Amino acid sequence: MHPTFSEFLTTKGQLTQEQIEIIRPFYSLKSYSKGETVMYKGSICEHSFFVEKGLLRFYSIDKQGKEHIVQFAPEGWIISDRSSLYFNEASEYYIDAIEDSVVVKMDSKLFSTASKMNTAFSQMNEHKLQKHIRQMQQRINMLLGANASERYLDFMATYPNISSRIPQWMIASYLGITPESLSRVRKEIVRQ
Amino acid sequence: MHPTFSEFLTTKGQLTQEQIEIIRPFYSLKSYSKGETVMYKGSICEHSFFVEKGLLRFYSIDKQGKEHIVQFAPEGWIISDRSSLYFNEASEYYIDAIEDSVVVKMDSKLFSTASKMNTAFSQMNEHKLQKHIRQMQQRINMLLGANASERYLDFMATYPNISSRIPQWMIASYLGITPESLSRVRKEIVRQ
DNA sequence: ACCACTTCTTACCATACATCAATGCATCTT
DNA sequence: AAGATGCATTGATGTATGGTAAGAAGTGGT
Repeated sequence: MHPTFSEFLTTKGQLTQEQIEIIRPFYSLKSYSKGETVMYKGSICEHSFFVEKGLLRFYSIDKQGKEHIVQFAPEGWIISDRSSLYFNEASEYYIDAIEDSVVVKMDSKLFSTASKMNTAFSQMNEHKLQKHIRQMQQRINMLLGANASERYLDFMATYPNISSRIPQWMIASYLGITPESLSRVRKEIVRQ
Repeated sequence: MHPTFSEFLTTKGQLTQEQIEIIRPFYSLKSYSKGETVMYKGSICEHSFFVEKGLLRFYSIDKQGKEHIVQFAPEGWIISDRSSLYFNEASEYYIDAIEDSVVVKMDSKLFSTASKMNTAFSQMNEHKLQKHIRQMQQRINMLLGANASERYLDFMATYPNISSRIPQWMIASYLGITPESLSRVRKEIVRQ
């Protein structure tokens, strides 16, 4: 199901062994324990993180100190602050580990180098980018149009495999509601 | 301030006259009158639209028939459904003209051809894409964290030049609140 | 100039969700 | 085993925003 990093390079990116050798200096394996922060607000994001094992979250904290989860990243996903990475700006977001996780920390040179060498890799990248855009657009649309219960059902449909690994208060944060409201919504859904 | 389409090609995209000749078959000028629909839900988006004059909006309609405006596009902006364009899927969105508008209807071949010929054009494109992503991420963050009044003030700060050209019920739709609520919010802000 | 239509505002009430506080229930710590 | 900690649930109450309806003000068509 989830590609490993090696499969990501060879199968999805179609890199040859020689090409992989070339980009070898641009990535390294890292472990994070549950709750540990991978990237801090205020820092400039210089890496993308491929999740080999575990689960990360990407979130902001508003002036009232409330967390808002923008995205989850389970095995096989890549997470980063694209804006901070591209524009060299301080990030507004945090990334941390929901579970003990193993990630591949990739320098942006990995992408530029591999994309130059290999068209398939470049196309895969474009594909991922477009999927990201589509997902964000759907998210905006849902936040504009759906109520708490609709959002929850949509979330469960979209992430059936990982929802059980995420504490409910984080799901609530992703949906833009309080944990209490989520609890009531769940209760109401079960009742039917 | 706003680049014309010609400036977009020559100044921002740095295309030569010869290169512009080559992509000439891939665009055409179109006029739309106020209220006219440029792209329908259910159609596959095959074009991007550069706004030469006027103002467009990009929106969805939910099951209850309510409109949700995802994006505005005044002069100098490009609007399209990137997902539908890239994945060749039926679009979930509509585009229509808020004012009488003149737009350049661009075939996707314009971008692929120009990007191949000219690195600067390709980079400008990438830059636009990244800005789009950043804006969507901020939007998600705001919908998760800010109340009606904060959203309105943010909108006014972000689009000071065009806000007077947009009916308030559309601004409300963009903010994810009702026109009545927006009216109350405005009243409250003035009172202070 | 008139009428129809849309937009904006205001008032009143309804409702969804938030907040606060108490309790239950695991899991972890020692 | 006992206490501490973190998370989920529940009830009581508060608040922001929605819904409905009416009127005012502006806009457009003929």
